[in-house]
Amino acid sequence: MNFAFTERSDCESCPIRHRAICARCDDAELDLLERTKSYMSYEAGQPIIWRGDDLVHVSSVVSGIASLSRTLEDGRTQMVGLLLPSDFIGRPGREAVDFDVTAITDVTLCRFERKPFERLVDEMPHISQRVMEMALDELNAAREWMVLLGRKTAREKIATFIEMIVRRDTVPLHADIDHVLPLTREEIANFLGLTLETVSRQLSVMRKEGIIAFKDRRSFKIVDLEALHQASGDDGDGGMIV
Amino acid sequence: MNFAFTERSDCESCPIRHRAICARCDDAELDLLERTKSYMSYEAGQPIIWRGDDLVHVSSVVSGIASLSRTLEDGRTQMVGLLLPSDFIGRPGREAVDFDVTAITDVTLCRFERKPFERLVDEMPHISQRVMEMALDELNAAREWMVLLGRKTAREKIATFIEMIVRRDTVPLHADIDHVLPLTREEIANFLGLTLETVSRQLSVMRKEGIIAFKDRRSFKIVDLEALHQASGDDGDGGMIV
DNA sequence: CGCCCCTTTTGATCCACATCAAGGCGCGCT
DNA sequence: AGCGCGCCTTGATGTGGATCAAAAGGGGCG
Repeated sequence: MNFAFTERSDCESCPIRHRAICARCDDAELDLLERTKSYMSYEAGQPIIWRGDDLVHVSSVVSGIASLSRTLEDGRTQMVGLLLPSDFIGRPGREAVDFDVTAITDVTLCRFERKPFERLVDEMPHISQRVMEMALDELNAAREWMVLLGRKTAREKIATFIEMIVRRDTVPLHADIDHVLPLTREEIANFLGLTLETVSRQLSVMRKEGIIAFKDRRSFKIVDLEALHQASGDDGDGGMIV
Repeated sequence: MNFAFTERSDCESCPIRHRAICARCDDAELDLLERTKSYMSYEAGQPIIWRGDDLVHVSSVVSGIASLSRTLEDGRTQMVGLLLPSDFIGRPGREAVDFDVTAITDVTLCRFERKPFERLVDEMPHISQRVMEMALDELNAAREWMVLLGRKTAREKIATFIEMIVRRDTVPLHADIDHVLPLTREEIANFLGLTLETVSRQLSVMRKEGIIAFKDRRSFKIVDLEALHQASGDDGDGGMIV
């Protein structure tokens, strides 16, 4: 947000320079990308691409948050991913998008036309390596989320979600920071496979139990990190039951 | 299955030659792979790798079916993927596995030691291209499954699952073929985020409704393909509501 | 053939979460 | 200040699927 998006912004000073698909690129490669990129912004709530749309551009999220979701005929919606700065939208070698992409906050994308981009990818292993790495990470995250959707209780889902948020913006390890829910209750519900009422109720329960404390509807602190983790159902990592 | 797994089987005659990670390799590249590969077999029910295990080998499923799953401390299990012939196990650039891999039927793998394999991948774009493509396909499938787990009813889940099975072994378009459920009721339940009782009940319902007909517990025919698709909840593809 | 074991079906009951419904709070706009 | 509108909370009720329980196929094996 505190990054000036002039049409010809320098990749060097880009906030996602070291995490996005260009992370491994050297200066020469960056030049090539810089020549074909363009920025595009969307206001909160705006659709970015609809399922089935022609995939004219592929892009990286530079700032803001977008969602990847699917809506069934009768309106039931499931979010299948959150797109944060450095995340990639679109896939090389595919003509259309399979999910809806929507701006949740104001969003700025760094875009490339797909066709020329595909050629670049073929020529620049530094990009394809990074795209593959990111795809594999996403795949892992998606599978982790499948466990949540298929087997966790409402309470566990909420706890896991909050832990995710907290882990995201915890740079200095578990300091007593204020965190912000980037989503409305309804969006959280669509992310967790719940209703907004259940989300609200479970948040209230955890507040009353003294696990979290809200400053307002969106921002909160962790009061009892241990209890939060306990509630998430994630443990038994390595098993260690002998 | 009708493929002789001598230690030095010829890649040329391999049943997954044109779909696995080696799909795009030329003869020279195939030679290189052939030199380092080895076969490994597992009996139905045997674990192949446990979550957290050192990822010594990466492999492709040559024959049989394996599952990728996660079990929570209290025993709740969610399958996050089915591994069919040509599917890949393990990921380059990661030390450990994040899910349990289990042989569902007898399984034969074509294995490579991870370290040397990673070097190969770096040198052979034909492999990394294919690995990326397969990872992106998996990612799409995983997200599709997230919609099922998060938002579909038991009936829709079952219908979607059966459609998947049918689509798998339908080469001649919707002929009146016998299909086989490759999983027990419990495994289906773990795949769909249900209990085995619910799976059994929903299958009974669809049988009574004349949508499917069972020859025995595992093999069945589709009686009413249209109704099956109707029940899956998958539609509104392009939307077209104007 | 008969027994045991495992998978599956079916029935009865329960409960977590959905659904339906009614306010409450904060914010922008006039 | 007062109003309207989104978002959120909380309460009352309903229900789909889980859980508990029992019995019905098979299939392998002595």
